[in-house]
Parts: sequence; C-alpha cells; structure tokens
Amino acid sequence: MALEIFGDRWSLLIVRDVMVRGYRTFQEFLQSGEGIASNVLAERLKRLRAAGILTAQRADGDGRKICYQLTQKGVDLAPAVLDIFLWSAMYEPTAAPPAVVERMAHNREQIVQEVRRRWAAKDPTPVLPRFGDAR
Amino acid sequence: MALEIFGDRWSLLIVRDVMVRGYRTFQEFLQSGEGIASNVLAERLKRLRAAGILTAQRADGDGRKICYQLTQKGVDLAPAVLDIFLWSAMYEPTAAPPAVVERMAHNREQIVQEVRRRWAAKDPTPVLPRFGDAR
DNA sequence: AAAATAGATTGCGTAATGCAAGTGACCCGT
DNA sequence: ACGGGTCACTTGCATTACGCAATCTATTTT
Repeated sequence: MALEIFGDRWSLLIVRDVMVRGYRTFQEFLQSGEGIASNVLAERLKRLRAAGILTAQRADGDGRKICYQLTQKGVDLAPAVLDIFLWSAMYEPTAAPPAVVERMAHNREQIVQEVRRRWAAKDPTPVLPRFGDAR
Repeated sequence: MALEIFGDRWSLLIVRDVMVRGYRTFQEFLQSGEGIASNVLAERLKRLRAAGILTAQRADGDGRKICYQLTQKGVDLAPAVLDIFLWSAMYEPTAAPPAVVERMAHNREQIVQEVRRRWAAKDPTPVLPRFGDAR
C-alpha cells in the first residue's frame, strides 16, 4: 500500500491542506496549527515532490515564496482524503458541524468532483470553510 | 484528522489485514510479509484497541491465541482503506492485476458492502484473493 | 513431563522527530 | 542603496520511536 509515503504523521495532513484548504506556501503549512517542525516540513515537501504528488514553483510576484501544488496523482487522493475526513468527523466530536458532515457524506462524489474542478482551474479557494479547527 | 492513530507505518496496514485478508492473530500479522517487529505490533494492537478500532478475545479452542476483530468504528474505515488501495494500485505497478483493480474501482460501494456483510456475519473469508503481494 | 507454540516484553543500537537558532535569498520603505 | 523584515529552508542537539534478537509466561501438544 502507499504507506511508504503516508506512513508518517504529516504527509497526508500536508496533502489535505493543499487540497481542501488551499494552502500553498511553506509558512502556511508551518502555521496551520498542527505543529509540524520546519525541518520535518521541508523534508516531507521534498518527499512528496519526489513521489510525484506535489510540484513546486516560485510564486510570480514574490520570488521568495514557493508555490506548492498537487499533481494529477495528488488530486487522485481526494476520495481517500475525504473518506478519512468523514470517518474522523463521525467518531471525533471536535471536527466540523454535524450538518456539514452529513451533507458531505451524502455528496461524496460531488465534493470530489469539486476538488478536481478547482484543481484543474488552479482555483485555490478552500473547499471546506474554516470551522475553528477542522482537523 | 485521524492521524494521531494512523500517522505511522503500521496501524492502517493492520486494519487492512484484518479487514480484507481475514487476519486475526498476532502470528498472522507478524508473518504477513511486511516485516513489522513484534514489539511494535504489540504496541499497535494495544493502541488500536484503545482507540476502539479493534477488539480482542481469546480464541475458543486454543487459549493461547487471541482473536482480534474490527469494531463498528473499525469497519467504517472500509471506504478509506479501499480508496487508498485503489490509489496505490493506480500508481504502483506492483499491486493487483489491472483487471481486478478495474473491477474494484467500478464496484466500490458494492465491495464496501461486502466487507460490512462479512464483518457482521463474522465471516473471516478474505475479500481480496491473494495475488502474490497485494500490498 | 518435556517440547512446542502463542502473545507479548526487554535490552540495545540506529533512525526519525521536535525544538531553537541560524543562513541566504528576496522584498519593501526610506 | 541600505537596513530591516520575510520566506524557505538548514543545522545542531536532545528526545523519542523503531528494528532486531533474545527472553518470558501461559497454554497446548506429544
């Protein structure tokens, strides 16, 4: 299984952040509230690029920033990420409002399509609103 | 997200083995070919029980063996496990035969139902046949 | 009773992780 | 054009987790 890549605490969290939260830069990942260390983040981003899940390019307009994006292989993780999110929401009271979760569970395929659409359009708008801590 | 539990190399592999391969005992997990160490396996099984994903009981007929089974919370991981499997199969040539993968991708919900059915019936028959190494 | 098996624990060396500080490139206001 | 700040990392170091082999207890088999 894919656990050579995702068999750690952070990789999937990074993929989710770029996928549904619209995060793009090192700082955004760092300050996302999960508490990843900068050295580990750098190493994970490198691995995700090496695995063909993320690509990186300098942001136009600011030569310091590096803009991370999903590849096709990366967005194809959307169903898995969504399922894990739904499972989490089902068994951990801390996540999103039940109504939102309910709606998502019923519209699974539609939400996946929406993630794909925004990816293809390079639209960084988060698919999920921010409800406190939607971990 | 659920990565306090699954943010490691083994937990999800164990869940998958008990879910689709019908593994039940310490030895089966140990010898499943992934190469987990016995101390780590013991610790993961403990954590998965503590997380309410597995239950354990002595096997009737052999008081040495301990029979691990999924809880409801555990089988509810079936969609996520299946999605990860399908994603793996899509991008790693080493997994199952393409025809099988194709069929599974088209019958996702049906396969999840089958996993649930066998769980409810306590039927340990593997949902997936063993193709060499179906990791 | 002795040997074997199952689940798990212990000790130990190595690898991964967390944390704080530092580096070099780039941007921005003066 | 200079100084300060930001950004994406690196580095050094202490702590933790992991892999591996040996060992332990309980139970089953012969």
